[in-house]
Amino acid sequence: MSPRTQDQLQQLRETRKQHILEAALKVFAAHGYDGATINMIAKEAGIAKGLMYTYYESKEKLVEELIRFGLKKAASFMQEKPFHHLTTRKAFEESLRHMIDLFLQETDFWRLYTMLALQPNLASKFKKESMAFVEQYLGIYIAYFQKRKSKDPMAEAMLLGTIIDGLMFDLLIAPAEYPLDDVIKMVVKKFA
Amino acid sequence: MSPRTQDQLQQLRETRKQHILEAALKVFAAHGYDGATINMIAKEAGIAKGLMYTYYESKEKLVEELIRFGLKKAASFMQEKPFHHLTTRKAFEESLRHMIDLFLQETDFWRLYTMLALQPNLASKFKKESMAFVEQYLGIYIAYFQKRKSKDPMAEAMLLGTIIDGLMFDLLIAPAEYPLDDVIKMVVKKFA
Amino acid sequence: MSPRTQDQLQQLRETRKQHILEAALKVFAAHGYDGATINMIAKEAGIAKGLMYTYYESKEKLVEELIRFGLKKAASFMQEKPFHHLTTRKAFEESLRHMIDLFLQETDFWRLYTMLALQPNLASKFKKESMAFVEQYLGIYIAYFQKRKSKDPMAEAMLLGTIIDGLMFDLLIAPAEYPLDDVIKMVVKKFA
Amino acid sequence: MSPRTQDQLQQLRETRKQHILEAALKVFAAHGYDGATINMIAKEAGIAKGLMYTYYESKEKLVEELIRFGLKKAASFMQEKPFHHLTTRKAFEESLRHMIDLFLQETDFWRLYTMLALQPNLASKFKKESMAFVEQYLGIYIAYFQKRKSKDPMAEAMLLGTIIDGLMFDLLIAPAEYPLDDVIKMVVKKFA
DNA sequence: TATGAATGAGATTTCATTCAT
DNA sequence: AATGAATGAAATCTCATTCAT
Repeated sequence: MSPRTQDQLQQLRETRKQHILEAALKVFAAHGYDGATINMIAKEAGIAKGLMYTYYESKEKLVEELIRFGLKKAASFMQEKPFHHLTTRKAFEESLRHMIDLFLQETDFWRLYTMLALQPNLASKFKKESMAFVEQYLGIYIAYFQKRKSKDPMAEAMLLGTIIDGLMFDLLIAPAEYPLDDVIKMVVKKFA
Repeated sequence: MSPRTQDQLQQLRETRKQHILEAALKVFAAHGYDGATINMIAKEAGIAKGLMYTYYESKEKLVEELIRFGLKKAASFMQEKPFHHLTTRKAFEESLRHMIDLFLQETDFWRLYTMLALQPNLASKFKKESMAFVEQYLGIYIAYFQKRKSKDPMAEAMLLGTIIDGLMFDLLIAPAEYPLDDVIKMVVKKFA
Repeated sequence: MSPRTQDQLQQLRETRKQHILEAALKVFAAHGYDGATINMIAKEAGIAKGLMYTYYESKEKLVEELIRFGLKKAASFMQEKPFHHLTTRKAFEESLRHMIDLFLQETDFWRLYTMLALQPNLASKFKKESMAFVEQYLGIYIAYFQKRKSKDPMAEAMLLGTIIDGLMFDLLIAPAEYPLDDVIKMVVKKFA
Repeated sequence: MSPRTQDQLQQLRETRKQHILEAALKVFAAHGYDGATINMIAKEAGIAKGLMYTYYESKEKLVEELIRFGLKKAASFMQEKPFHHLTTRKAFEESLRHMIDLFLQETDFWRLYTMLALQPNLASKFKKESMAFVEQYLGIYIAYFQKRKSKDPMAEAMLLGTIIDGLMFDLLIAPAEYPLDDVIKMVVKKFA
C-alpha cells in the first residue's frame, strides 16, 4: 500500500508521544523518578521498550518534558476566568476552589512535581518554569490582598501560597481523611 | 591491652550504627531512596560497603530504621515544655517558633520523610508511626483552639497543620527566599 | 504519463542500488562495519531505512556486495594500459603513479577494505576475490622484474607489493604529512 | 578472617587489571572495537560482566588504556640495544629482524592498533602517543641513513617505515604465505 | 515501491548483596 | 569485625530487521 502521508505520521507521533507521557506520569508518580523504570513505563503504555527511545531520547529527557508540559498546562489554567480581577470574598473562595479542583484532577502530576522539587539535582532541571508559575499565582493573590487593603499583602499572599502547598501535600498523602471543605471554609473566613 | 568488655563492644556498635544512620540520612536526603546507593552511604560514613550489612540487613531496613528513629525523636520533641498547656497567644507563637526551629535543625530528615511519604509503596512502611506523630501534634493544637473558644477547633487545628506542612515544604524548596518571620507573624495574627 | 517500461524500472533500480552502495561506502569507511548503522547509511543515501532492505537483504550482504564491487572495479583498472608490458624504468614509474592515483580516488573503499581484511571473521567473506586481485597485480610486477633480470623477481615483486600496502596504509592514516613524491622517487630509484 | 592488607589488594587489583587487559586485547583484535562486546571480554577473562567495571570504567576507557599500554611497551622496546648506534649493514639487518620479532610477538596488539588507526573517530584517542612512537623509530633510521651518506636520508627512512607498515599489514593478513625471509634479505640488499 | 513506526534481542552499565580473606 | 572484590539481576539504551500503511 502507499505509505502514510507526512500528516498521518505527524498525527501518529503526536498521539503516541502524548500516550507515552500519560503512562510515564502514572509510573513516575507511583515510584518516583529513580524508582520508575523505562520497562514499567513501556508496559503501562503497551509498547515495546525500544520504542520509547524513538519518542524520547532518554529517561531524563522524558521527565523534563513531562514537567515542562504539566507546568505549561498549569500556567494556562491560571489564566482562566476564576482568577481574573479577584475582588469579592466570593470570587476569592471560588478561585481557591477552582485551584484545588485543578490540582485534584492532576494529582499524579503534582505528586511527581513535588517529589522532584525536593531533590535538588532533579529540581534544577525545571527551576525556571517552576518559578515563573509560582510568581504568576502569587501575583494574583498579592493583587487581591492589596485591593482588600491588607497591611502586608505580600506576607498574606505568601501564607496563602504556603497553605496551598500544604493542602496539596496533605491531599497527596491522605486525601480520604482530610476535611477539605471545613478547611477551605476556615481559609475563606481568615483571608477573604 | 585487655580486650574490650562486652559492654564496651556493645557501646561501640551503637555509636557506629548511629554514625551510619547519619551518613545514610545525608545521602538519602540528597538523592532520594532509589537514587541513593549503598556505596555512597558507605563512603559518606567512611566505612567499607560490606560492613554496612553487619549493621543493617538491607537498604530497605536501613531507611525504615532511619524514619522510625527520626519520628521517635520528633515525637519526643513534642513532649517538651513549649508544647505544654498552650493557652496564651504568646505561648502559641513560641510553640510555633520552637517547632520550626526543630524542623530547621533536621531538614535532611524532613526532606527524606516528605519524599517517602509521597511514594505510596514506601510510605506504607511507616504509616503507623507517622499517623501517631500527626495525631500528637494535632492534639496539642486542637486543645489550644478549644481553650480559645474556637467555633471549629478541629478545622482550625487542621488548617494550622496544613500550614506547618506547607511551611516545611516551602523551606525545603527555597529556604533563602522565604520571608519566614513575616509569615509567622501573619499566622500568629490570624490564629492566636 | 505512461507507466515506465520494465526496462526503465530495472534501470532505476540499478541506479538506486549504486547510490546506496556509495552511501554505504562512505559510512562504513568512517565508522567501520560494526560501528556503522543502517540508519546512518539510509540517511546518507537519502532514503527510508526500510527501503534499504528491498535492495540489500541485510547489512552483511551489503558490505559483501560493496567489497566485491570495489575489488572487481580495481581488478579492471589493473587491465588498463599503464600496466601492459612493463619494460622500461619510465613505464614502471608510470604504472606506480597510476596505481597510487587510483587508490587516492577510492580511499573510502580501501579504508574499508583494509579494516575488514584485518578482521578474520569478516575477511573470510571475500578472501577469494581478494587473493585474485593480489595475484593479478603481483603477476604484473613479477613479469617486470623478470624482464629486468632480477635475481629474485618474486621477492622483489613481493617487496614492492608490501611497499604499496604500506603506502596505502600511511596515506590513509596521515595523507597530509606524507612526502609521497619523494618516496615514489626513492622507490623508482631502488626498483626500476 | 582478617581482611586482606592494602598491599595484597593492590597486588590483586594489578593482576586482575592485567588479566582483563590481555583478554580484552584478544577479543578486540579478533572482532574490532565495535564488534567486541564486554560480555565476550568478561567471558574470555573468566569473570562476571559487572566486575569489568570495577577495573575499567567503560569500554572506551578500556581500549584507550590498552593502546596506551601497548604503545608504551613498544616505545620501550625501541630503546633496546639492537637499535643503538646503527652503523653497519649487519646491525641494520639485526635491528630490522628484531623489530619484526617484536611485532610477531604482539600481533594482537598491532592488529587492534591498525584497525583503530584506520577509524578517525577512534584514532584521535591516542594520536599523541602514536606520533611519538613513529617519530622515535623514524629518528633511528634517519640517523642510520645519514651515517651511510644517503642523498635523502629522510625519504629513505620514510620508505623504510612504509615497508615496515606494509610488512606488518601483510603479516597480519596472511602470515603463512608470506616469504618473510626473502623479503627481509631484499630490503637489506636495497637499503643497507 | 516507499515510509518510518515498531519489535525484540542484545549491548553497555549499575548496584544491592554476598563472599573470600 | 572489616575489607572491597565479585556476582548477577536488572536498568538504560541501541539497532538490525520487520511490518502496517
